[in-house]
Amino acid sequence: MNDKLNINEQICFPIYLLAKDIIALYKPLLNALNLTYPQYLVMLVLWENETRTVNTIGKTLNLDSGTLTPLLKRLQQKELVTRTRSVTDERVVNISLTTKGAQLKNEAQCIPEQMMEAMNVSVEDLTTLKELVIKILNSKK
Amino acid sequence: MNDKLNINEQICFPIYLLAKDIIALYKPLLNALNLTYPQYLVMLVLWENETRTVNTIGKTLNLDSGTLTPLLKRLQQKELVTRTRSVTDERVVNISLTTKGAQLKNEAQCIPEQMMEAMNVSVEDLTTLKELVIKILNSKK
DNA sequence: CACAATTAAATTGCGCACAATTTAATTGTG
DNA sequence: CACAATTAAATTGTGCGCAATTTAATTGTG
Repeated sequence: MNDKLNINEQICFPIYLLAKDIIALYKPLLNALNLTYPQYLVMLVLWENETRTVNTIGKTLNLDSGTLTPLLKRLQQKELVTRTRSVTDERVVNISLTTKGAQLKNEAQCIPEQMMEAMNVSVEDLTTLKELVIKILNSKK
Repeated sequence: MNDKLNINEQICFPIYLLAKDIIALYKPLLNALNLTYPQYLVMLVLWENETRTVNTIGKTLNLDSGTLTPLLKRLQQKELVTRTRSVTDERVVNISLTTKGAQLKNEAQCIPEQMMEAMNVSVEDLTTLKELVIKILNSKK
């Protein structure tokens, strides 16, 4: 009895472990770019679209201003982005890539491939996993 | 081109999102027990075995003393555990459930079922996901 | 047996992550 | 047009999570 409260019966614990594991695998690759994983996610968003509002970035990455404001200030300190108040709506802050930030994309090109190698998993398993995870993410009401 | 650096092409990002999502789903359930998710994990370990060293808990949950020491102090403040130096080896700290900590298990019994409901996912999908995640976790060298 | 190497926790420091609140600007409604 | 409601960021506070270092105890080796 009480099986369901056994740590090995937990379904969510392995996902929590995997998420941490993945970030740990990213670490040495991202250290080379002087980025953390959440910072890398923000850069991915900006590499797709040079300027975004804090709000848009937050909606894309599921992060609130409490997380993003200090993170973006650190990216600004590294001279990868600029933060400027919108002229048309003073509440909005536009985040834009600097030249340096845009150029960093070149150094990031190899990361997806390196991660695949580091994870040591077949493309099939990873694809299945991704589809299943996205299905579950979307199944929320 | 540059598809691999597109945020929607990322395989790891959905896993990162899912892990956060799961913890968010746990939150209201764990609030009722006045526990955070990592604290809940530690309690799961102790409910299986009333006394464990910091080291053992850390190996089970993949957490180091930098995370566990303050977390365990908070559990101690809530009077759920005691922290005592081992007599046979003064380096070791034994973490034991208090009566209150042991009793909390009763209130936790309903959580796995409630989580299943909250996640709104079929048992089959969850089982497939878990097996795949564990396979990937084990595939590391 | 001395002493280097190892081990276990604790500590320090930094960066998320998020709840709750605050500040300021904009929008909607009577 | 005034003013309540809404929206966008920022701020405050708490709790991980982990790297790096420190402290103290134990073990291994010459």
